[in-house]
Parts: sequence; structure tokens; C-alpha cells
Amino acid sequence: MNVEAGKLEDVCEINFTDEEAIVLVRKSLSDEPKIHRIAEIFKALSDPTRIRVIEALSIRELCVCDLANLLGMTQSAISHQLRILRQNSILKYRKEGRIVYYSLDDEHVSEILDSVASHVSHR
Amino acid sequence: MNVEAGKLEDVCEINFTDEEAIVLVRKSLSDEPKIHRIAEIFKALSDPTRIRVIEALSIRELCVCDLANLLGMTQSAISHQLRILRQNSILKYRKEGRIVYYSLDDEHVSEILDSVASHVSHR
DNA sequence: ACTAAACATGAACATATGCTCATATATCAA
DNA sequence: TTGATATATGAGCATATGTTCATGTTTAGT
Repeated sequence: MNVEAGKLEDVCEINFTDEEAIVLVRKSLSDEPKIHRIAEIFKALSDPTRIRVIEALSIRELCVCDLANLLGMTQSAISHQLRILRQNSILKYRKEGRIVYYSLDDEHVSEILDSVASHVSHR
Repeated sequence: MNVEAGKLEDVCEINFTDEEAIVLVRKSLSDEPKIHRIAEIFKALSDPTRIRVIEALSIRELCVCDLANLLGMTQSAISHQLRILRQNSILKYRKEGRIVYYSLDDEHVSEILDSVASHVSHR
């Protein structure tokens, strides 16, 4: 089919909603880069291991070793996941000698997680 | 390596943070089913197409046909994505003859999206 | 009853994801 | 300097994801 997004051709034969309204909705959509950035953030939060990491770090900062210990995973696995969270500005870190301490970069993230957690709860 | 999650063995040779604190953090983590459910919700929100759908439906309800038209995608592709959002209680729908109108199941979702959108913006 | 329209869904395929394993880098201790 | 520790990262592999294509289901119109 491959309809271009900008043209508003008929996909179905009959247009049930008025075209004006659809044009309005289209204008309200975020631009592509922003849409992708938003999806990326959600993707960074879409893994159980990474949720556990965030929950843990919302209590206190922890080093990689402690996180691996706490979650019963290898240092390598945790380190890979930390990189994803770091790259999405969800975590920050500080080095103290050989030890790297991770913590939440922003309380905002904690709020978003709580928000989804409560969404999950009352259903 | 394969350390068990419940045991708190040493992953690194030295335990830098006190064990008491780690035990406390562990207790504060959500249970496994809830963690997975939370990750699932985030996963449902982790695709650009689905973000566009949600943004559109946050303005007004739309039928599958309109959504396909609006986003320049095939009816099949949209339908598959709608199923994922439906199954995660993010969308609801009502039938009117052959037409199926989709809308947000909960304004909560819209708030979460806005929250992440603003998180993305000021960086 | 028959045809067509609106939507749903299973199979297939290309790509992405998360872990393991091996190894690299950086820092501390002796 | 040498060896050990804490962390990071690339390659590889099994599994998951998003789209297309073909087809099924339901409803409207004639």
C-alpha cells in the first residue's frame, strides 16, 4: 500500500471522520525526532533487569558490584544494562578509585516509574 | 557465574557497601510479577508507531482506517500495533457497525507520555 | 444471498535485544 | 613493575519485535 504520511489519501473508501479533524490531529503530533526520542526512553525502561536497577538506585547509589550481587546477575550483564540507562540520561555515575557508583540522573524518572507502577497496581 | 539472587554472596571480593544496606534495598524491590508487568507497559510504549497512535488518540478517538491514513501505514500494521496497546489496557475501543473507534483507556497514559516528552525536551 | 468494506490475525522475514564469554582498560597494593 | 580487582565492551547466539502478505471474520448495502 505505502501511503505517504503527508497526503491524507483515502485508505478506506469512505472517509468517516471529517478531513479537517484529521488534519488537526496530524498537526498536534510531535515531530519525528522527538517521537523517536520518546520511544527510545520507553525502550530503555522496557526491560525487567533495568527496572530492578532503577528501583534499587531510587533507594541509594550502588556500585556495579553491589548491583550484580543484589540482582544475582553477572557483572558483565549488569554493566551492559547500565550503559543503556546511562546513554539515555537515566543514570549518572561517579568514580571513586576503581569503584563506579551509579545513581538516578533525575528524580523525574523515579516519578515516571512510580506512575506506571500505580497504573499496573489498580487493575 | 550464576549467583543466586537471594543469597547475597560476594560477587566482588570486597564488599564496599555494608550488607545491611543491600538487604534493605533488596526488600524495597517490587516482586517479580510486578516488575515484569511494569516492564511490559514500558515495552508497549517503546515503539514510535505506537507513540504516534497514542498522541493522535489523546486528541480524539479515531477508527483504524483514520489511524492508518493519518500515519501513512497499512491497515494491517496499525491493527497489529493496536492489539498490543489494547492488550496492555492502554487503549479501549467501541464498535459502530463495521467501524471500530479506538481511544485512550485512561488519561493516566497521556500524562505518563507527557511526562517523558518533557523529560526529552529539556535536555 | 451476494459482494464489498473495515478490521483482525497467522506466517514469514529482516532486524533488534539481552545474555554469555573472552578480553580490554583503569586503578590499587605490594 | 607486577599482579589483582572493578568495570567496560566487542563478538556471538538465542529469542523477541515490527512489518508485509495472505486470508479470515463481521457487518452493510443491494
